[in-house]
Amino acid sequence: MAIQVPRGTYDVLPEQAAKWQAAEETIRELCRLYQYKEIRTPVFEQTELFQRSVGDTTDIVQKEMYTFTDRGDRSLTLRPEGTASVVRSYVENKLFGQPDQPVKLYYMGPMFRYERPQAGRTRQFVQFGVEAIGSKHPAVDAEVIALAMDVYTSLGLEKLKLVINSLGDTESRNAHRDALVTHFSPRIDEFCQDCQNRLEKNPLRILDCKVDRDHPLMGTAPALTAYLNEESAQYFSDVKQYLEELGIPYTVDPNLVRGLDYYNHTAFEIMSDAEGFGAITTLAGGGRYNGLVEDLGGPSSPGIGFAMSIERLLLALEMENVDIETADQLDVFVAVLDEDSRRDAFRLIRDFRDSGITADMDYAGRKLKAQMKAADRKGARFTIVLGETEIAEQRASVKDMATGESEQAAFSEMAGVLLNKISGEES
RNA sequence: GCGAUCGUGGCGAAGUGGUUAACGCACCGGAUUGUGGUUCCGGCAUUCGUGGGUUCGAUUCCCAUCGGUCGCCCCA
Repeated sequence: MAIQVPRGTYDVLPEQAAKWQAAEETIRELCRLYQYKEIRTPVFEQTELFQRSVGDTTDIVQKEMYTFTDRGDRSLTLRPEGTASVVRSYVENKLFGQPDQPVKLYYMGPMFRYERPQAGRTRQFVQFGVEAIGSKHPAVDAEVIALAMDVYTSLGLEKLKLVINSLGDTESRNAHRDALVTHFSPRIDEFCQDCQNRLEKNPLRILDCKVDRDHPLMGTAPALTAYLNEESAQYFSDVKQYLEELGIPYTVDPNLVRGLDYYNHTAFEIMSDAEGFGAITTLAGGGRYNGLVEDLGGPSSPGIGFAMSIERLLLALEMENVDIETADQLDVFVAVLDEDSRRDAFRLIRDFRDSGITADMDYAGRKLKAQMKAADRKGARFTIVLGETEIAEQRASVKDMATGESEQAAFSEMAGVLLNKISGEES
């Protein structure tokens, strides 16, 4: 049995890779416009980094990490997300000392989570993410959200839903949490097993339960918004105003909770509304993490960011039937009749390539007819056939595959002739 | 971690407890000694994910295992 890719991983084959490149280009260009600079951090980190930032009680840390011990007995983990690494680097490299704050960073690369693969979820996946660290201005929250939305809209997606919420500061958050526990505790045994676990881990999640949706305690549960202190409420309302300033439509979902411990204040998710999407519709998620930099040994620097999955982005494009530009046209194919002409052909295609013309030839030793077929299949605009006559005269005819017409040209002028034809076509 | 479902050539897809495993697409060759997309002809799975069991005999029945797909949990 041949060796296969590890479970939950996959190969991106050329046809698909072209789409990845197109998406990546759009993303990098938007980051340039927004002035976010790329940062590249290692794919694995000390396990402790994630335990301390993402949180010991989260699903990610409890059951999804690819953790291993290296030969020096160090516990390392393939990164399950990007924020922890970026913040670690911000602290380690003392980026907080840079004159320009907030420091605006973006990253794009593979992340790893040990989970059962399904539609839109794999064990290795690629995330593009952004972090703005060093400012607690609500406009930064809005900018980060705007950038995420821009990625989708500029690639042509329309069926999007932006959901936001405020988790409040630590004080508000804890007050609400306590209120929830007191509310549900007395009758928690009437709830599903998941909710019983949630009471300890993340009581807010109970509100989001589908099983116990109709339980009487649900309707009377304390709302997070009621527990936001004045400062937190003001901050949330400012963020919303900035979003409105940009004309970005959003829905407030008081039950939106993010799965990582470091979030506070603004939390948001962007989901796809496209039909036929699988059970997983979240394209991107993010939020503010004031306090994380401090937790990781830095000064008090507030931050906000998001992460989006490129896989899900591509999936959404597919669901909405959006074709992204992946043009890679073959300009000329050179067919050969014998081994002697192959030498001239070989030199000729080098000339072409030097002139910026995409060129290819037959390496399968096929008959002329089969080579013509191949040229057609590859979508070549022009085909040149080389045989005894052409070698002797050092000239050949250039056949236009669309019209079937051909025109003679000397080898030495061939590249120029082709360039003319190609630029003529494009105008 | 739990559940459902599937696994036949490069791809799609039929099939049956019993000597040659349909068909379509793709591919290769020929009809047409040097010019493509049509047509016709021919070629293309000692083999039905892997291992074991039942049986005189298994691709087809049973078990295990691996993998795909989808869902739950949770997320990107």
